[in-house]
Amino acid sequence: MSRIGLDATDIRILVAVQKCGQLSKAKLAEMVNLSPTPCWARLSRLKAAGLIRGYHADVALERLGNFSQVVVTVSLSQHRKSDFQRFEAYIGAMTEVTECVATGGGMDYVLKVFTPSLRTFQELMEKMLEAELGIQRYMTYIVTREVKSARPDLAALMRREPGAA
Amino acid sequence: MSRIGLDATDIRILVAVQKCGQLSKAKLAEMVNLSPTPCWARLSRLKAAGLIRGYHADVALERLGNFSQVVVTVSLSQHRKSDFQRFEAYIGAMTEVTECVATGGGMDYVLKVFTPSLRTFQELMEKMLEAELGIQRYMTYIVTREVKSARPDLAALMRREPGAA
DNA sequence: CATGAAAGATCCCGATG
DNA sequence: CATCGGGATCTTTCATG
Repeated sequence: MSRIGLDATDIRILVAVQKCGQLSKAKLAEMVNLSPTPCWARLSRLKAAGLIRGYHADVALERLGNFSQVVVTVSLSQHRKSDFQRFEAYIGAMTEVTECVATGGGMDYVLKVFTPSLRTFQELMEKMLEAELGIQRYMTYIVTREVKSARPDLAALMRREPGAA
Repeated sequence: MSRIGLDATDIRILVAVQKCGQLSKAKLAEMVNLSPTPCWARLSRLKAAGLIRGYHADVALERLGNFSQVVVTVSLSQHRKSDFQRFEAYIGAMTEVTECVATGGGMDYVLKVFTPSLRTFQELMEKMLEAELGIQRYMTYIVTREVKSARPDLAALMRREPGAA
């Protein structure tokens, strides 16, 4: 949690583990041009600082079945704090919603829903509407193809962001 | 690439590594109620079958700086195969675009863009329009808050998907 | 699939220059 | 920060039941 200044080496470490989460500490050190010991110390600091939330395998879902993805935009009819909280609590509990962002001051939401089938998706939306979440309007965009899925380019982002936390 | 039948144990392994990518093989075996040896063999099969694309650290970007996320929807003015290909090639080369899906038969795209600032985002969009990609219309949704970010619930998805690949 | 075992690599953490 | 250890742990691959 402590505020620490990140130098170029720290960034390189983050880039490396983001790309290859199972690298051995020795190879990671080699990759960032550092000897193992200080590299390990830095990695520990980064983890302790909460900059590394965890490690996850990237599972090829498309090989597990023909699942349905839908992008849904939602606007609420009222914009009291309690309206947002109620909606977000509901969304937070839906395991099928994998992403949700608030846009334009919280007036609208964009979410991505992952279900076994479109039928399941429809049932989910019906339940959602019955839950009286104050949804004014929603639009669904059925995903027909995944064109791209990548991680943010950390190195590029930091290149023009000198005042890091 | 080979087609293999996945049983409940395989799914448990995938769920486990998806959640904890750095688990030691011993602890993974314990977690899925298997002894280390067959667990290791299964994991190898899953990897060889292309079901595990890789492992990645989840870096807390919001602690690295105040970056800007924007959701962009795009529709193309024409729908020839070459139009899609040109657009997708351009998107594929943009490191700032972290996600892109085609919706409704490829007529529209929804993408997520990650930039150091909104100014950078605007410059990016200008360049994109100058590139003559046949964009008819686009809408931007500036992300003001990340409400949720989760991985698909593999176990739930497979529960009602008996005919797996 | 469980167990046991063994060579090799890795991890974590010291101490030193 | 680099290097050198060293004991504990983990990995990977053998057997065998």
